[in-house]
Amino acid sequence: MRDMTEQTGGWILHVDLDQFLAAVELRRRPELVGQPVIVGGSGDPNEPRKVVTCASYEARAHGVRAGMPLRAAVRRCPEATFLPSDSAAYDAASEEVMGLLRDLGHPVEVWGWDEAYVGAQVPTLPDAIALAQRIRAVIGTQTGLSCSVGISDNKQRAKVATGFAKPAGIHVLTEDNWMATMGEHPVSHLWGVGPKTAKRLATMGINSIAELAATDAQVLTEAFGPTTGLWILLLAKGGGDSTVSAQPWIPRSRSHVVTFPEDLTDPQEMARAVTELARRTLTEVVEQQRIVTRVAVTVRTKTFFTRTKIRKLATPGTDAEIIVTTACELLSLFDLDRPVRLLGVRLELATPAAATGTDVVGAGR
DNA sequence: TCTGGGGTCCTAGGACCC
DNA sequence: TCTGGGGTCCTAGGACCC
Repeated sequence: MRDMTEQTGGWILHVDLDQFLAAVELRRRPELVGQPVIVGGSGDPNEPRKVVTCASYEARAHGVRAGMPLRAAVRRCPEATFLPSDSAAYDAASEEVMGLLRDLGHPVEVWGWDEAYVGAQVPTLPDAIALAQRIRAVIGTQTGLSCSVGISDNKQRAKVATGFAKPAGIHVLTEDNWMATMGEHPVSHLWGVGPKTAKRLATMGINSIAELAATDAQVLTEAFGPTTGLWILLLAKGGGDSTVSAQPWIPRSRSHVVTFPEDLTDPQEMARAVTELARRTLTEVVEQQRIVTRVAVTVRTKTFFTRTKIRKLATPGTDAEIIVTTACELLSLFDLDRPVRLLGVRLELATPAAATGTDVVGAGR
């Protein structure tokens, strides 16, 4: 009998919901379909220090992107409808979709609100494509949401394939067409190679994925360390992690940050903010029946200079007094004579006692 | 138009012990 | 007293992703 919770090898489908947050909003506001919609902040485009969380395709056509300040978005697209972010609605819609995916009987590894990997337990590529078509049809008819599906034999390549599938399509990337498709693309198009790594590679004369794939392993391990060096080489060759696990994800940490509408200058106000963040975060940790091992405090000043201090608790626990005091002590280790725009508290969590049964095996990173 | 919020993982280097 | 090296724990910082 096949194990429906886990898979190594076979076809992997990467399912990615199209313009997810905007799509959830459009579903309950059908009169806005076809118009630019921008989700973020409280829905007021003039709110300072708030950014776009998701822009509909019509808004993207005006150059609006996730992460862009709302005030910039309204300049680019003044006719857009601005909507507040409604995380409860997105949680519910995401659960709907993930539930439908699980009902198909293959292992589903959820990656955030709007993405999942499905370990397609089917023998041939045409079967995998048929499954992708079925997924698109089921999600579309049952939820009214559109998704795109990338197909490959590992997660990273399937994820890249989805980029070609979007919007509302299916795309297959395999060993056979990987280098022909991606060889001339910049290394930054690999999932896991960001701007910094791309820049360092450029100084080494490596710009394209084909060039990275042809680089000597030792050159990369000397520059990036043994793990990262070999990993980006594998990615360039089209390789990746081929494990799909349906085991629920166990978070390693829980955090909250606040960016203040106006910079804080009073250390007592900062301490009050850190106290509130610590209490709120701890409440959630306790709800999840987890134990705190380390407390971290982040400070970002007016100039965007950002630093974190972290301390291990003498004994892991959930005592509010200890955790708040630790957070405030960490805060006091910073020079607080510069205006502060952001404060954050992160609680790192103990690994729960190992559950019975098998754990993830396979070619994970 | 100054730059959100929530995460994960890797590496480097100091301290300390044997 | 000097020297070498290995191993572990801890914090800081960087990088990346959605």
